[in-house]
Amino acid sequence: MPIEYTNLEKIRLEKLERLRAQGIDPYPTRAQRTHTSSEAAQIFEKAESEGADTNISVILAGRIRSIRTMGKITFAHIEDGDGKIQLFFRANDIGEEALAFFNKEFDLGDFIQANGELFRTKTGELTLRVSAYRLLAKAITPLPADKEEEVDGKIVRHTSLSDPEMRYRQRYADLAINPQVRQIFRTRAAVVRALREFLDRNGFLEVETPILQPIYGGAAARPFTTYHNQLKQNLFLRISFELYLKRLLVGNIERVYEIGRDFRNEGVDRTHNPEFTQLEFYMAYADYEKVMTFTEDMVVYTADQVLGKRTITYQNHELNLQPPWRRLELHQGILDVTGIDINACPTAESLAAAMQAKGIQVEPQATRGKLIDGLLGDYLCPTLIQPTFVYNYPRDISPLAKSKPENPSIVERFEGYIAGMEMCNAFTELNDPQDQEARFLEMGRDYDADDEERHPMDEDYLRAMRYGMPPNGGFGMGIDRLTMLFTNCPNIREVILFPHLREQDAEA
RNA sequence: GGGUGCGUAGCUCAAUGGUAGAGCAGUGGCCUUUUAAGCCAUUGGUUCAGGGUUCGAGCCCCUGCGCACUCACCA
Repeated sequence: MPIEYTNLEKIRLEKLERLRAQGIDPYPTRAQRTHTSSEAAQIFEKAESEGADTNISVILAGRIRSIRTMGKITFAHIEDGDGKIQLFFRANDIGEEALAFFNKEFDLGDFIQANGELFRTKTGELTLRVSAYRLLAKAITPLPADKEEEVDGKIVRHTSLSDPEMRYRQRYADLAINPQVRQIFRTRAAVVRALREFLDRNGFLEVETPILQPIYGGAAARPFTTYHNQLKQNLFLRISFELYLKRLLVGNIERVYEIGRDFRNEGVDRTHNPEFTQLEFYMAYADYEKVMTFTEDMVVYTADQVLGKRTITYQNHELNLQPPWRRLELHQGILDVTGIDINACPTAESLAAAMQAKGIQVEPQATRGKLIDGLLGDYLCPTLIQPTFVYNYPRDISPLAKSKPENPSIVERFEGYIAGMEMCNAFTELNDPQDQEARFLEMGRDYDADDEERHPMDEDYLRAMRYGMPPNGGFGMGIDRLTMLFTNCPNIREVILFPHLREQDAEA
């Protein structure tokens, strides 16, 4: 199908053709730049403060973001990776012809290279007095009109690209005109860098494990399925890294982590994207108590590195990450918010009855664990604004976690909540192969043979465990959600460059 | 999957069932240190798609598509 150009694009295509007719390549192969905008500002201000010669020649390059023509002079702002800087074109400097050429053929969005000397205008703005310029890349499609002014030091946006659908579908345009969006992804990168640093310094080995897996596991989620043609093999996109990383503990790698993508074939909402970035680590000889304090240290380290402080403003909340975080036993937390004592309800039937007595709707065939999980999600979660570890979970919703020695129906598991969001999930890992096999079998009984959530038995994982797995603590955390906290974003899509969107109907 | 809302110019948005408009961007003109530069003139529309009601639909009805919020689902 041929491209249908808008009127605005057709005008720019005409400019492009005129350039070519004059022998000017609108997309030259080489570019030159001596300074970025902020580097230029630095050397100029340094010269100013030292009383040195400020007639500094530089070559700048960037995208044209504004043009103001005033007869025989023209002002423009270009934006590069560091920021914006003003260009000043004057007929006296470059000749009337070169000025007219710029005014006629250059548009907002074009990339330009400009030589000249730095100076300050009457209003004090650092500016490049252009002596020569060159087109680096012509923009055919206009970026959304976008103007801003400074009022009392605050940037006021007048119009901008704000439709979320277009922002996500055309993230390049969003990034090009919304600097605060670029900042989100710098922060995201800084978060990942800090986590890596922290784990590396603590003796962890970073690894990569299969994304395409013949058997999926390690979490309760529906997988995406795919197929290898030559091997004639069904494969799943991983839903967690857990079972592979723990095999590495069997292989005498005592501290191991992976940062990567998980895929879950489930609902999409403000805290769920079908593919998301997960950090998992496993630490030999640690239990969940130790993992809790380690988690606090890791998150605080990240906050120190990325934000330089340990308090976060998130939506309407002031969050304090300073350890120790609140520790709340799941049983106590549910009792506090619902008045239901889950310990007094040892069966699904008795718990369902207690819930119904409180006017809580109960899904008919839910297991006791699922009922408890429901109470946690619906009633306890929303109250957990400041960082809180909820600990000690029912065994039947935690098949990979180790039971408490004194109470086999409870496992040593915790989840970390901040701002009502589940941030992480961790436990003292089960390392008894016979218990693990029993758990897999137990879990299998809760599902019909064709239930999509039914998990296949991972025999190889059991075999690995039979070779001996050191006692260890394991941990998983959603990097996207952590980034939401650090960037004050209410929606996971804001922190994912290309979030999943429904396919637009391609020629129905 | 359910509910609610939204979809109009390149962007942001208006428009009692009665001639589809504004700001920015664009185009032409004036203007040699501007700051959302200003002034004058001007171009630009399959009103998401398809059906229906009506003398007449951007607006009312139906279907579909997409997005947002929300509920459900999500060890």
